[in-house]
Amino acid sequence: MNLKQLSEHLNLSQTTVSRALNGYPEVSENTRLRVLKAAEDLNYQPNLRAKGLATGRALAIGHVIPVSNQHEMVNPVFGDFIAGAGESYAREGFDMMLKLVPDTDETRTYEDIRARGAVDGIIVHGPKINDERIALLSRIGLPFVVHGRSTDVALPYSWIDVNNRGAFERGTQFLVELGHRRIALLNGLEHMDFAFRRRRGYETALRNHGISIDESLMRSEEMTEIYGYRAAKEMLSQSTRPTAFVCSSIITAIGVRRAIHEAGLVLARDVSIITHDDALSYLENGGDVPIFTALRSSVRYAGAEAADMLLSLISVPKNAPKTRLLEAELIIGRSTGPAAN
Amino acid sequence: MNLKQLSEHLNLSQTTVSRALNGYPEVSENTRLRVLKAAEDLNYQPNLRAKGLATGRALAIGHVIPVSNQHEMVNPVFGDFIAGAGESYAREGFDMMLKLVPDTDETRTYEDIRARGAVDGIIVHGPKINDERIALLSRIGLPFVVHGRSTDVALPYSWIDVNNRGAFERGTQFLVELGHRRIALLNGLEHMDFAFRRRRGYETALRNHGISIDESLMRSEEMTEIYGYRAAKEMLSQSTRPTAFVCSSIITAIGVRRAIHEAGLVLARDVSIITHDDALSYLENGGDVPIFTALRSSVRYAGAEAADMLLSLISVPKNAPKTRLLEAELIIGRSTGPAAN
DNA sequence: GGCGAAACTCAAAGCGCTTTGGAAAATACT
DNA sequence: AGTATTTTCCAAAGCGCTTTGAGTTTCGCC
Repeated sequence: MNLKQLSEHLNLSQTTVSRALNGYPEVSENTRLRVLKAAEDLNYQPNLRAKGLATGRALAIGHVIPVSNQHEMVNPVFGDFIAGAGESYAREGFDMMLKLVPDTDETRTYEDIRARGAVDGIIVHGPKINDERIALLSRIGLPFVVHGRSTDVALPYSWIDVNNRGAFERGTQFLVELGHRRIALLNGLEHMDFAFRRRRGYETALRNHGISIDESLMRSEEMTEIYGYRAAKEMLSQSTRPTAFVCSSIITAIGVRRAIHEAGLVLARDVSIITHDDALSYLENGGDVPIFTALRSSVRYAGAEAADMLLSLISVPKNAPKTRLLEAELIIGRSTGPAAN
Repeated sequence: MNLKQLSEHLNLSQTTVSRALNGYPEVSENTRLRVLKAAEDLNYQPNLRAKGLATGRALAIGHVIPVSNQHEMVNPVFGDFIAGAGESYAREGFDMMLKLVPDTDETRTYEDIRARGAVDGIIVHGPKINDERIALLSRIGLPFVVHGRSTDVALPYSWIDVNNRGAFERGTQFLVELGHRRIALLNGLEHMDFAFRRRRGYETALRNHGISIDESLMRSEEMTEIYGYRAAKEMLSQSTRPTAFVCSSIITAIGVRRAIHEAGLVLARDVSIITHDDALSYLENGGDVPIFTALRSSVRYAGAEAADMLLSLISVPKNAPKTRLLEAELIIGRSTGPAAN
């Protein structure tokens, strides 16, 4: 069933039917109703490709996920982010396009996306420090919103981010106030902007309290469970072991907890953990009292906000870039306690 | 830069340029090279919508994720599945389209997808027992591959699945052979086909060894960490507590481990865990000796295979449905030991 | 040199939609 | 009634590509 058939069926021109369907005022209410009813009955759906070709819009949003060649993995927060964004897209009739690109030929990819015209805008995931994609996208004029920010990028651009620096400063300070002095940082990959900021927050808090920064207590890796486990295991076996860990992901925190148990230590009593918590749906840090003391910020919410931001950017292209800084909530759970000694 | 401009630039007709670009034989090698070079230099990319309209193909695959209204969550295996599939798509020049649909109006959604013509085929995620989507998709003639199977569906259809029943039978038997008699099952939602099969496998193993099936040792829920924790906590507090747990997800298993610890028990010595392991990249069940004894099957591999299957189905439409049953590997980790008493 | 076949190239139609520029019909105004 | 407006509808062009059907060159061969 296409427009032509539908219009023949109704004894109307394609023009009129199209207008009736798309809510243009040049058609009487009677005919509009008649058309709508027929479309419903005959289960007519406009062909998206044809519509896109005619209007120059794709009615689709692209999500470009950088896949690091070394550790071929998709960030686990992605599912929740998408779930948030998906609702907004569905509401506005947009489709969601996914593109996993090896972080080697990113530049090329974005140009291709633009040229092929398959999307009206994109969400940029996993921004690095001084991420060149931002300048590229601005140049080629494809609307975009960054999930995160990019330190050292001077151009204005749209983003939504958590206050990573502030959160980690606050979390670290919380530990310091509990008496901890040897505080380890298990960060994500520090060429990623979020991890870089978190480190700065951590260092700031230490400095503010006159605690010297000890490189041997800092790690930066892909945030897996096993990373948390191995790093913690190693650190805990040192003569002067840390009394607390700051983790960049609840998954890493779980690994740390495993190492603590294995070392015969007790969480919160002997060793404390504070972690960033993206509020992932299947790793709810909940119950009456949260498992982990955490800096919580819903990535799902961020997804929804990013989507809305991008859609509004697309509908009014000349709008100035929008930005949105979310604050992480410090929630006290059962993984922290006063420093042991 | 579009075809017209490119052809004018080359002093050739659009026909010739198009043929040169798409590898048709009617164009001399010289002109083809000339065209290819120019396209490269001018960074020409054909407009996907126009191409799709002309060819009737969308060059895109849809992934339809059912989002249960109750627990608005995206299955965590999804990221890894996508990562596997994405590579195949990229290789063949296909895009990946994501659609999250509330499991209420699924039928409608698939018809719309078909009518709008935005994809050439779809991957069906999360099949339920007797899933009506399969009949629907067969009827409307949209190529599809199911990730999983659907018990009670009589029609032939293409799928790729793990031998869930066999895996859980084997895993449960493994525990029985270690002397366990009170074995709990923390399953996924049992209207989902995979969970239903796992339960059958579990029950078969018990029956084979003359162990009666105890409903109070069985749970069926969304596979979160907190579910594992709560269920295990409750069961472990019973007078005759289980000595082993069979889990449907490594995330749930982590919750069970937490409950075991909290109860002052020791994993493997007092209580054993065996779990299904999708080999999620950020929850690697690895190290020299795996943490959990597990039934492992890479969901990433399944994604890649599903994608290849679907692409071949699309390229040769009259092909009979393909099916592929993957066997899960039983890997022995540090979460199982002989029954305590 | 002339002929048929092979190699190469092109103009134009068509994919299904939107939208421009009018025309026809209905209504309002003098 | 006659004109000016408004309302309602339509034919046709155009979005950027593929593909049909046909035309023009070139080549091989007697």
